[in-house]
Amino acid sequence: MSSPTSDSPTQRLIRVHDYDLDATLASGQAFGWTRDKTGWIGTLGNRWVSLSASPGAIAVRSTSDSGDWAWLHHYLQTDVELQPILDTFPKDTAMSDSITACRGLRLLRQDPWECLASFVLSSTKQILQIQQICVLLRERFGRPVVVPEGEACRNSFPSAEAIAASSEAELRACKMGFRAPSLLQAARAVSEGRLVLEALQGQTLENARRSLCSLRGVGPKIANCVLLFAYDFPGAFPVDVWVLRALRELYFPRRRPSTARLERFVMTHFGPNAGYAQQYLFHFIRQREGRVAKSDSSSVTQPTT
DNA sequence: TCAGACCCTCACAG
DNA sequence: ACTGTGAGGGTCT
Repeated sequence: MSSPTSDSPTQRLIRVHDYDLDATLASGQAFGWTRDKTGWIGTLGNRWVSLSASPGAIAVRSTSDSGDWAWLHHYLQTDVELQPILDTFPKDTAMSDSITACRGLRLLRQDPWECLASFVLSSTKQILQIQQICVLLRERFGRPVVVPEGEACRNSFPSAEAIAASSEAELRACKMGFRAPSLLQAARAVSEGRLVLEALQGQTLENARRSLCSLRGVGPKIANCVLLFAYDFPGAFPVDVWVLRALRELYFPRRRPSTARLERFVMTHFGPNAGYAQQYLFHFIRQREGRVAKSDSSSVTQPTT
């Protein structure tokens, strides 16, 4: 299969402040980026994009030909000032340790459908496995994007329509197991207009979450991930096993709080940007447990002694 | 509230 | 190297 190519990608330098691109793209909120020697390669919509961090800036290469880069600023949220958000975090040792460890960690603003589909696939899966499933989905149901000469061909993330037109067996062949019927139903709901993803932003957090949770395979955790990573719902607070571990260890070391108690605690303790705080906690505890993928130089195979 | 089931893959013992 | 075992960013019943 041949893919369209363009010989001269456009380039751009985005000035940023307090922005750790590597931590952000590796923090498990988006699953479509792959590392190469200099940075990250992925697609946004039907555009091929390469990003790499440099001091005070993000270097971009893309096949987008218009001079308008608003789509990329929006995705990366580069116009968001980080410090005012950090200032709203609770002043406790857990959060200040997290801030120290994760300085520059950001929330992206992803495409709602891609985000929903990815997180439907995430249940009891490791990040690496979710990435692998997404690669297969792109290969089999996505469409080739224009790629600079010399770069490997790459597909866009498949639309809800493309997934809806597939069969459960085809989806299972992408190694997603029991998540296949859930993804298929979500794709049908979206493509048939029973779930209007664009309408969620106008709703309250509770109603938007209820809409998402009506989908099979989408519970509170996944719904909160979608609302936090693809929309402007800064109060959405996904609690997964890692965050649960962090909360218990850092805030309730002696007792074992019930789910309801914990829920009340996160709603009141973390403030208006609770979701942002959650991402810092998540990244902090994973980093401490050594679960964050290091950049290629340090992840080369260690010699066995 | 509470396990157990659900698919499948990788890491990690032996 | 090769095979067996367990658990992995949940959700549903």
